[in-house]
Amino acid sequence: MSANARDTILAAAARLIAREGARRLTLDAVAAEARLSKGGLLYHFASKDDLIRGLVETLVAQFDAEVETNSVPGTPGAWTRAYLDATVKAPVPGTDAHATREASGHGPALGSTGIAAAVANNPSLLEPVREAYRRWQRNLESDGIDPVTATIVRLACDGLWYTDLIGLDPLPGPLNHAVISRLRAAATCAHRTETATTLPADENQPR
Amino acid sequence: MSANARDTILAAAARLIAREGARRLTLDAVAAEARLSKGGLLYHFASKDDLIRGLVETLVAQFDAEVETNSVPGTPGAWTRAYLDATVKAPVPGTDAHATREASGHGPALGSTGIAAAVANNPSLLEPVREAYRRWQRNLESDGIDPVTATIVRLACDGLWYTDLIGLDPLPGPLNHAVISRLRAAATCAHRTETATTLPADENQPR
DNA sequence: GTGACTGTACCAACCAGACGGTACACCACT
DNA sequence: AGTGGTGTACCGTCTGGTTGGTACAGTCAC
Repeated sequence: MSANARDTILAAAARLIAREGARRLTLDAVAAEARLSKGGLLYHFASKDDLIRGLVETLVAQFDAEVETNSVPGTPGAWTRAYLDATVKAPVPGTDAHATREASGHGPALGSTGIAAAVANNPSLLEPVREAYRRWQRNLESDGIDPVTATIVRLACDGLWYTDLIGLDPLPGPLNHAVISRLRAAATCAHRTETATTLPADENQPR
Repeated sequence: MSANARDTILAAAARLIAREGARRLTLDAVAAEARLSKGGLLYHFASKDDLIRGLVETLVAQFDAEVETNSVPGTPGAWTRAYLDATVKAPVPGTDAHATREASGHGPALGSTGIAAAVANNPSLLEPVREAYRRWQRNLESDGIDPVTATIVRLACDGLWYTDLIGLDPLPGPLNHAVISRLRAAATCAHRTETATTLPADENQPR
């Protein structure tokens, strides 16, 4: 068992949701997946809602931390680009990024699972997400670049999350790469002083 | 009771999900909302999955119809712009567009409710959505404009759906309008012949 | 036209299983 | 002996789905 039983349980819950859907997130199933009895599980999370709250809050906290890590303040659009990078790097269960995080001891890799669980069980548990988005939107709009461009980058990132959440086919690799490059370029050059800005595309710009 | 009992039931289910969340989508609750007994409900939809399948398929069909209506083929990017318009016009339960559709006899207004129900209950019911997205992505990539731009428009649209699905604050009206105008402009001017395209912004372009 | 029969629409009552949650015993370690 | 952590057993409720009907409109042979 890992140093932190809570993380073990959250990771088990995330795996379960990723594999079998939010419907199958039952206390019994989570306990089994985490190799724990239901009693043991309920010692760490007082209720099912509490467990989902843990998933959601961990997700938000991890995303915030990722943005923080990627952000190099100073240049306009830095926060927006960090937001983009954090989205792209988000560890979707079943991918390399997932396994990497899982193995590196930086907490469980959750992907969209917490969102799915909250939507399925109790939408009011999404309140931390709503609150985080208010904060993120504020940061995007005051990032030194055109707020419309920053918001489009955000929406496109949300689109990537949406794709993960409902299990759509991921974009083909080259297209995905080109899209990210384009968004990144847009968040670099969209000066807020202009009313009408252009979003230059530079598909092969290295990171 | 409306001419079509199935539509009545689907609308009731959508209202229920919008009001109380996908968790509350029980056969008893849907029956009560539709003023019907559970037996009567199960006469029209053989199972709960069948009901959710109805929600999902109706959603996809309505969206397709909306795109079809908005699309004026001929100019490059026409399909992409129609996709954008269909997203923006999608009747979210509880809004004007919702009530309008509901009253106009064009079938129930579903918003994201079918997606939420499928995510919550049985992700495999999302297969029609996945299939639709494959089709939509093909259309976007062969719309006579730069595929990267078209895909970004799609992702931003998905972001708007995501916002609806998890109940985030909608964008402030002016920003929302500016974002849509910008996306629309991008889907108008991004010629596919160029490797690197620009996305001119024209925030006050009338529709 | 009338009685036998059929198909559609709906309903009330019930059931078996799943699920969240509780109670409490147990055990290792300090 | 006490505390953190875990396991077992159980309970009440919820819920999807089944069963066995009712009501009634249509239709078709006679």
